[in-house]
Amino acid sequence: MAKERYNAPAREKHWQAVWDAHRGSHAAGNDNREGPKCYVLEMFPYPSGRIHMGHVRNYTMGDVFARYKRARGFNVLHPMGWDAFGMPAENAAMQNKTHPGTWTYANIETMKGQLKSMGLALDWDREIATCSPDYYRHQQKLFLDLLDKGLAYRRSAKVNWDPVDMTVLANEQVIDGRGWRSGALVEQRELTQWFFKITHYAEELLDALSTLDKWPEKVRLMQANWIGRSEGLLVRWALDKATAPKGQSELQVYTTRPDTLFGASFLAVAADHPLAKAAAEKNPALAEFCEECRRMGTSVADLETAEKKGFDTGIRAVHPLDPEWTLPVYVANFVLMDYGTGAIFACPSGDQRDLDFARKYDLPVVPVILPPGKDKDTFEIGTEAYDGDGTMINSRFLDGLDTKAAFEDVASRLEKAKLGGKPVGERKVNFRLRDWGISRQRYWGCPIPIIHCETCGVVPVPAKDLPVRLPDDANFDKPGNPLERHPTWKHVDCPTCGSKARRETDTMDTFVDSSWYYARFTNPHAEVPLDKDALAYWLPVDQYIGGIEHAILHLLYSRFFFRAISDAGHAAKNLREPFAALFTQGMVVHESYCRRETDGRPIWIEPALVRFEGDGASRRAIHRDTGETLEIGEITKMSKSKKNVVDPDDIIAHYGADCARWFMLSDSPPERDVIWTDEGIAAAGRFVQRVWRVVDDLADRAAPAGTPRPDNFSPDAAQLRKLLHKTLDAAGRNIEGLRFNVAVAQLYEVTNAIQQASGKAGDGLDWALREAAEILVQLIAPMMPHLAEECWARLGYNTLVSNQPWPAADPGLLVDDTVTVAVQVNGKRRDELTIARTASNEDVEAAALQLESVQRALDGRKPKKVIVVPQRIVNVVG
RNA sequence: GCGGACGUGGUGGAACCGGUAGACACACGGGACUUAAAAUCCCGAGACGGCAACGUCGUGAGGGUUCGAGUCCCUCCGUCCGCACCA
Repeated sequence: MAKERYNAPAREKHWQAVWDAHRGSHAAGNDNREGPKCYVLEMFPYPSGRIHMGHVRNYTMGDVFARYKRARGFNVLHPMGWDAFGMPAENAAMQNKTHPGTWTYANIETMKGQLKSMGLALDWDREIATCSPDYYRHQQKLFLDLLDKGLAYRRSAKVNWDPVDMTVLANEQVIDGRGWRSGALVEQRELTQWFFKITHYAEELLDALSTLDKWPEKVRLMQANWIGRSEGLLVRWALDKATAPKGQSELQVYTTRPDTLFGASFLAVAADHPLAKAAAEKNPALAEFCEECRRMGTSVADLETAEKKGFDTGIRAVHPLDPEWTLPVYVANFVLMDYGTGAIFACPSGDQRDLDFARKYDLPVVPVILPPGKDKDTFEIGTEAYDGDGTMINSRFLDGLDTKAAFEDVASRLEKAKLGGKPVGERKVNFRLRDWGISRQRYWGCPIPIIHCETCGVVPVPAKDLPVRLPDDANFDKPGNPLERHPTWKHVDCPTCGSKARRETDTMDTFVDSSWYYARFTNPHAEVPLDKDALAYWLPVDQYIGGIEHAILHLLYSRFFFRAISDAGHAAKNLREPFAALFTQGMVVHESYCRRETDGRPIWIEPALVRFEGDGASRRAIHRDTGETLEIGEITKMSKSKKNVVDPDDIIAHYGADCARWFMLSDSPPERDVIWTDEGIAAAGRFVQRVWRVVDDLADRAAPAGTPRPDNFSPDAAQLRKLLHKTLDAAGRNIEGLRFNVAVAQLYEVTNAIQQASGKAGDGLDWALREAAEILVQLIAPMMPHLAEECWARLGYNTLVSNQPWPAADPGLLVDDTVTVAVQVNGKRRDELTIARTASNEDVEAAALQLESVQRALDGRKPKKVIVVPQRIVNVVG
């Protein structure tokens, strides 16, 4: 029987058309908000041009989960859209003389086609492109409402400025102090920028992390570190009048270790601190030093290796616990202006930086904390500071207290002490988190809806005038902001007084776009930014899936932004966390191949041009055309630069989407990287054919659909039924828990079993085989939906398997009458024992002791003790 | 430097709450079918010893807890990731 092979690419197109016609894979419309819901979302892509294997993996996982939940009776929302604003479109515009919008929408068309070819059950009626005025007009409204609430504001801030591209760069775009594109030395510039007040929510964002029990611990930890809460004390130090610059009488520092105050040996301020500036006015050498510190600020590499440097201002400060004691005030390059107060007191024995500094400038080092187990008389600080807890020494009235008690003692004393009528000390919780600067001097982003008027100042664009649209006729010939140099766009009349004014030409950081798209998806056609009823039903996202690279920025911004817009009245205030469960999937990696230039530089060769000889240690890569032996490089993330990419289109055209999906789910746990191999995809392809063969074969051989269940099953048939029902139960739980690789292994197992059984005969076997085939098809349906439809039809149904409810496992088949338990002697496995599941411990013990292998292992000794763990193990101790 | 994760056959990995380590897949070896190949099907396989039954060893290394440890605890080694002058 020369059966035809399953022609995946052709049949997949067929079933996609059928689904489109039935709208079978659809979330319910906006009106249907009945029953339990499940909102499944994968991080939407940037429309860079084509999808890559990373997308295939990400969207397959979400699709399997969404299809499974739908079969389980949930009302599923599974939308898709485009993170469509951003720099690449503008760069492309410069290079190809095409408008960023043209480029972006062309990419969206291509990628949408690719996603459709994957057979994803997405609700395309909800498609969002963030670059569309239909989307960004609502974002502008949200901005205005945040402004109204005081959650958006403008201030002057330092930015990384690329003088060639004439744009602000994000920190990660500055490499070794140079712009990543232009290679120009990046300058620190003071610019007036728009900010979102994320720090207002610092405490809440940190505290609420503990409620996100379906997020990876790793991500929660990263966010907690990023927010960086610390408890400390603000301490005001009086400046010695004789040495202080005019108008300066005190210096406020922030410390988390007031207990070490008696170990203080100097104070230090940042180069931009007002006191440094005041002191520099009359001290050119100091002014020069401050200038040097500022220049150094840009380069990350410099920062890491920079030596601690300082400059004595000549100012002296009075110790808050001893009016007789004055300390020098330095300007130091390692003190940050934007953390705490930009000024510190230094305790060299307790802080490595302070110690390095003290050693360099020969300042006193007094140990004040005695580590546990050390001797007070011999303890010394050498080249390493001790920043742990211990017992206070050399600290007058604090001596003998532990670190915590000393902290409390000093804090309460300083709270009571007064300087110029105000308390010297004030307890203060500090955060590392800074406000979110959202201004970008670029064209392809959401315009900030603000008008600057000479008389009225900063004027919000009235809501009726939204959206503020990007002009279509911008010019991309030169670097810099096309909005700024557009001849007419920025010139408008002030909405308040009517006089000549100009538009804000900055656009928003694209992270703003992605901070609320998941909420907009719940009703993307609403006339207001967010439809509260839709939000109340659909949010939070029940399963969010994306890359770990967004662990902090996107996910923290979204958590903030959703709270902010809720507080501005756009969502119910009890809804705080947008993503109930988060899953971070691993990358798709691939071997890389190269030959070397004479100078050792690698020339990367694409996998399609490589063939292999030998295996194991003698495996060699050979260039198909030239025959030369190539170097086998690292297994790394697929990237254009290493040419180790495999195009999903090629795979889908050759093997079909189901095969690609199956491979992406196989083998590797989803949170880990998966290695793309030709053997792996070929194995998946073989399985696709095998499933088709098995089902095709059984469709003729097994009992017809709807045959009543027979009363008797042969042992083979009974065994097959047990395995299938157990797998049905287990695989369902594994899909639920996103352990796709385990579910895949179980499906291989049942397929093997069905194949074995189909060669046999016996009572009820034909019926059991049909049941097995149907369960198999339903189990693979979320993963390989096209193949499943094909098989379902072959089994005689004219319904869609994607519309079938998840089959129910027969509870009676999930437990066995007999169990096999391992028998150990002194912890070593010696035998196994098959016995009735309900056998008493005594019976099990007796049966175990009678085993010949046990007797032999005991070697005549009497068993001292027998441990029986029901249905698992017997351990004879002798 | 700080924080975190991980380490299991030739390879990717499985192993629920501490209870038969190596499921499933890849690669490999043998066989069937074939003029031949592909495809497919069957068998083998952690290492060492043995014809075999079986025995010994075995989850990065060393120690500990336990009747029993891949799993828990301590020390060390290695790999990867995040943060990095945050006072």
